[in-house]
Amino acid sequence: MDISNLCLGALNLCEASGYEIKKMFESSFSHFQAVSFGSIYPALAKLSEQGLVTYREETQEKRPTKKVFNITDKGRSKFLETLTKTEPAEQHRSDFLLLMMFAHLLPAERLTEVMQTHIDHITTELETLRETKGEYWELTPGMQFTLEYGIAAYSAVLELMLQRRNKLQKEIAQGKQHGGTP
Amino acid sequence: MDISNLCLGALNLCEASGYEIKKMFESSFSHFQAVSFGSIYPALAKLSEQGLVTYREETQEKRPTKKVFNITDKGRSKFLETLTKTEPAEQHRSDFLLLMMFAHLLPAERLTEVMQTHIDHITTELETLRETKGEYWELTPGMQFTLEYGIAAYSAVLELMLQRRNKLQKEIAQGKQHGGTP
DNA sequence: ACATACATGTAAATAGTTACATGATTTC
DNA sequence: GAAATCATGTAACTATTTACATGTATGT
Repeated sequence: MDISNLCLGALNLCEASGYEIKKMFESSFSHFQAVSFGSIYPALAKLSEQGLVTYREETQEKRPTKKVFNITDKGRSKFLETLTKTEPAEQHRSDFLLLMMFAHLLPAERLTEVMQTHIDHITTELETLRETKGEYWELTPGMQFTLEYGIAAYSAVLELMLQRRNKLQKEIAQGKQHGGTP
Repeated sequence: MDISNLCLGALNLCEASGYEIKKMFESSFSHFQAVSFGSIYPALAKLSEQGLVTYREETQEKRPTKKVFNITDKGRSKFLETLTKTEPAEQHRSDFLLLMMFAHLLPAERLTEVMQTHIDHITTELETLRETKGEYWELTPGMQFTLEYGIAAYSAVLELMLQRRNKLQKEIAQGKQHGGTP
């Protein structure tokens, strides 16, 4: 699924501007989907050309004018088709785990710092997920599920990290004393 | 961290061919890092040009000739520098969770299928992670940690899915009966 | 007979990121 | 006075994926 279809999905829930779509994913669904202006605005422009969305310009007091997008029937049926065709693929790339792979090459303070940064990151993400409530868009049961999914995963790895942190550092210190495998 | 540095890291553990580097990540570390031939071979060629790795051609009986790469001192120091500079960033994109967000739009059988596919996928990944042992390359404490990290995360979400599966389907069925929020 | 493992490589296409440009308003 | 929020957009760049090309050996 690309950013175009993500926009269609968001607009299927309720009308919104590009800025609002980005905010929605950034605040509550960033644990499984990144969004940036550089991808969202061109996507909406293309969708508009293809007649899958329409928009009106809404002038606001003391705020810049915004384009409020609405999904069309054509857009809706295209999105439903995408939902039946998309395979539930996963892709995860973690520089944190890549660094951890080579933990034995890191200076002790650097390893501590890397782990602490990640712990802080997960803690923040967990708070965000726990606090998420529906706003102008309604929280569907499926969205609720994705939040719980994120909470389950993050809680588990946070617990692991707090448990294993010291053990790992000791293992590495010992490995360095003995000088590794000959 | 890009594929070039990933290759340097792998070669810092032990000499290997491009094919072997790919196999290593594919089999045991695919839960946080994807690798493909199309990225690995050009990366190794560039590293060789830059003098960060060397290689010898090893002719084999009944197997194609392979290029066995070794990291140079220059490569090693470049990799260590990368390790101190790389930020522990995370990025996850899940078409599974994206589909789940719109679970209420999916036909019941399709939802069941999507969830089952994902459960199967996680189950397979868990088996792989649990079975991973060091081969020609040694399992560092850090690698062991990344395996446990994956096991913790996958176990938690698998449990959640088995628990929540029926509940979610009921919630959606009810939502459809009532006709959503007015 | 067909697929998979072994082994290397290229080239086009894609998709997305990053940085830039602009500008009012509000909060610290 | 600086930074963040609101709001839209472009363009260059980068990294990677996908598909193709080639060929032997082994397993089902």
